[in-house]
Amino acid sequence: SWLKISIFSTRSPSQRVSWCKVEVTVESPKVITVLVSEEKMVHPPAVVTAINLKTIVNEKQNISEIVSASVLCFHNAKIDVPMPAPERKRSGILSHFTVVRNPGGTGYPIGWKKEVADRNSKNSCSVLSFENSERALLNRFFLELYKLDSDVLVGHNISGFDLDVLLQRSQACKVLSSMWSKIGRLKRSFMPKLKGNTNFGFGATPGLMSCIAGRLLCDTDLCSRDLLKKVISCSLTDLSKTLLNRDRKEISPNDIPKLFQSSKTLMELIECGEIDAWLSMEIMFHLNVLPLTLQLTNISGNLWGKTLQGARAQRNEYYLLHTFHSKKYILPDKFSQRMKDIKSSKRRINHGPEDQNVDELDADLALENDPSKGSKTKKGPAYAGGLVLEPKKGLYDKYVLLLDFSSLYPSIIQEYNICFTTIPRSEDGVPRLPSSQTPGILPKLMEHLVTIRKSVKLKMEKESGLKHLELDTRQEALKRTANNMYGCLGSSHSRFYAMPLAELIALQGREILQRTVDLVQNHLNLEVIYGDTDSIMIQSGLDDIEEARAVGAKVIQEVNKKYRCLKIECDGIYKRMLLLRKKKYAAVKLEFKDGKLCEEIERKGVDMVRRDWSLLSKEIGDLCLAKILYGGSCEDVVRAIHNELIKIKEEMRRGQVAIEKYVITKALTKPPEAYTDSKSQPHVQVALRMRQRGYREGFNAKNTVPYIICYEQGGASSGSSAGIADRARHPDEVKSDDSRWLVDIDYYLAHQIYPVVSRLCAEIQGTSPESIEADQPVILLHPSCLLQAMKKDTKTVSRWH
DNA sequence: TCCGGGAGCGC
DNA sequence: AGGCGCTCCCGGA
Repeated sequence: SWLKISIFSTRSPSQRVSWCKVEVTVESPKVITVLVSEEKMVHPPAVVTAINLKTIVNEKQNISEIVSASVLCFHNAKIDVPMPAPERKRSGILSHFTVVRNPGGTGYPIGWKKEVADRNSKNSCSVLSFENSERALLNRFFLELYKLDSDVLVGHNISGFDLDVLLQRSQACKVLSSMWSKIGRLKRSFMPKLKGNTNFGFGATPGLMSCIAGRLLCDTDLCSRDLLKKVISCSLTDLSKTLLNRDRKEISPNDIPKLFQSSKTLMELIECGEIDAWLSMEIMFHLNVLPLTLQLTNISGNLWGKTLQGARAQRNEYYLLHTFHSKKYILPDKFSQRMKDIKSSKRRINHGPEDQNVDELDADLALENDPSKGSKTKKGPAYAGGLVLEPKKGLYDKYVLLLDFSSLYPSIIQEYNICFTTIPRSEDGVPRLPSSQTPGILPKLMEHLVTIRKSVKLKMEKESGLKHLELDTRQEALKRTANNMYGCLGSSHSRFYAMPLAELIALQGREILQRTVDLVQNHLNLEVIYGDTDSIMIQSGLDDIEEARAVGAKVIQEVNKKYRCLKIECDGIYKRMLLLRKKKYAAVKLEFKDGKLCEEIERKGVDMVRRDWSLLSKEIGDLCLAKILYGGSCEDVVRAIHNELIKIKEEMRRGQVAIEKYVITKALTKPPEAYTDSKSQPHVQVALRMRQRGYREGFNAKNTVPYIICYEQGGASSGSSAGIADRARHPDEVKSDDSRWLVDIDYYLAHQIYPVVSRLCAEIQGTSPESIEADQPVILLHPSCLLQAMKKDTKTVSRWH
């Protein structure tokens, strides 16, 4: 939004505290008003700059030193609407710059000076420069950054790496504060504490964030992890491939010194930095990060910069603060856990334990510190959550109806008027539902969100192009805000922590689901085969889709007439469905899109959707699934699967399977050194070894680590005598030394393929009793037989190229 | 064999 | 610094 500042005084250049072009002083915040957005008012274009550093590792001190720094600047980005690639190309103004220095200090390759001069003259401005020290590089870099005056800094893992390195090196190289503080908009004299323990060893510390005051930070690594939950790896290389379909060249820090030997290779290094900056910016635009976070921020009234860093809980907090404040409520102060401890002990000393207030406070504290309640330690759940029905496992080949309550928890808050203002604080147990009919703040706020979202969606349908995209972003943000509320009520760190409310909401959810099941089974005489939290699946027993839809419509009608706000809907119809376990199923789903019936395979929870299985097992799993879901008779399916297994086994033995397919991926939840049981975790072992070899990027907390289970040729620890973790190798290790490390095919057969296939097939035989008579196929898929097919084989060993 | 700790899902 | 429910795998008692 635009701000209107009515009374202000300007400052002389010498008095300025910032690097901004204009600086004014106001007497009171009251002279600043937010202008109500009007249709014609356009948002100012933003200057977005992507940053990428290339670094080498100083082994002695175990730190990263900068050899090259690239910036790529997009001068007129729109912040309110998505900018698809064609739009960016049409209206974009791009500029780029790289500064480089030779880490060996041995000068530059022959012809380099001319090469640089040619480049600069060709672009008719300075796009490339070289310096003789890291300090000079940093000075030049900050100067270029200052000239751009960016609103947004973008980078892949910029908050965890580039920003930290820039400031650490500035400190180490004694770069003047008048230079390094140009990375932000505020003039600084002293470097803040860069290291802090408030960020869990991850992301930018408060000190770092204070350095870029006045600019927004968009870390595409963090953003993509937040927005793309299902993506296997959020490394720049993998995202470039999945999102942009571009191959990225990776350069290991160890190889960088070599690249300074010729002009050609040095230019490649520089281009790599510029391309990385570009990729990061492309990912930002692709994910629509700026418009989405802007919308979320406009709804909640928190800081945009915080939204960019995730901060879901804070968004919720600010939204509630604004709402309660506007209704003239006074809210309690927020205390950190530490503050609570201090206050509590002080009061105890001052007033003695008999003080009633203290008892209350202590009770709160005791509740939070009690591990059995799980509020503080992440041990166990603090209260009961959603209801999951026991699945009636099997393969269903008649239409199955999938019904679910839309936005169950937000609707429950409205339906039962659940709020801080309607439910009295009670000592223990789940509180009772309020009898009051006067809507509380929370229900009203939910209704408000629903109403706005409806109107936005309505408006959206009438618009097209960019306006349509903007409104779509907004309605998505409104939904997220509503769904966020329940989770934050149950979070002990939240300012509005209210476990009794969260507990009550969840309890209502369980009862609603159970009531729905009872209604469907007992009164409508239909069979519910599964359900989870807010959904039920009904076996229609029908072959005709129109009849099935009619049954669905009837159920929806019967359920919905029992509620005021709650609404059950048909989310789809399954033509064929394999129900394996709780939270694990797959189906051929039918959906109506633009009036046309679409068919697609939906997979939930099965091994193939998990990142901790190799591509090999996932592909075989999908193959089997397709046979099961599209296949004909039971014996045909079983035989087809069996043949596939034999085929793939032969291909593996012959070395015809690409090595990439053996890669297993696991995420580090903490820095690799922090694991106490590292010796039993393959990915941790791999990360530790790679870090020791100088690879820093990609082996930190929250990174995903790829590995292959191998055995060492001629090694003493043959086969399974060594632990799995010891035999895990990074794909690069296997590729670079393929005579030493061989893929352990037996491991993959027994531990990657067999379990996946056998789980998928477990229900096949039981489902169609009539086909059991043809006992041959059943034998083929019997576990012992599968194992036979997978495991026992001639002990041939193949090499991988 | 049983039991727990982590991953990583579903909702 | 959102919640709980539910497989799975693995290692150790």
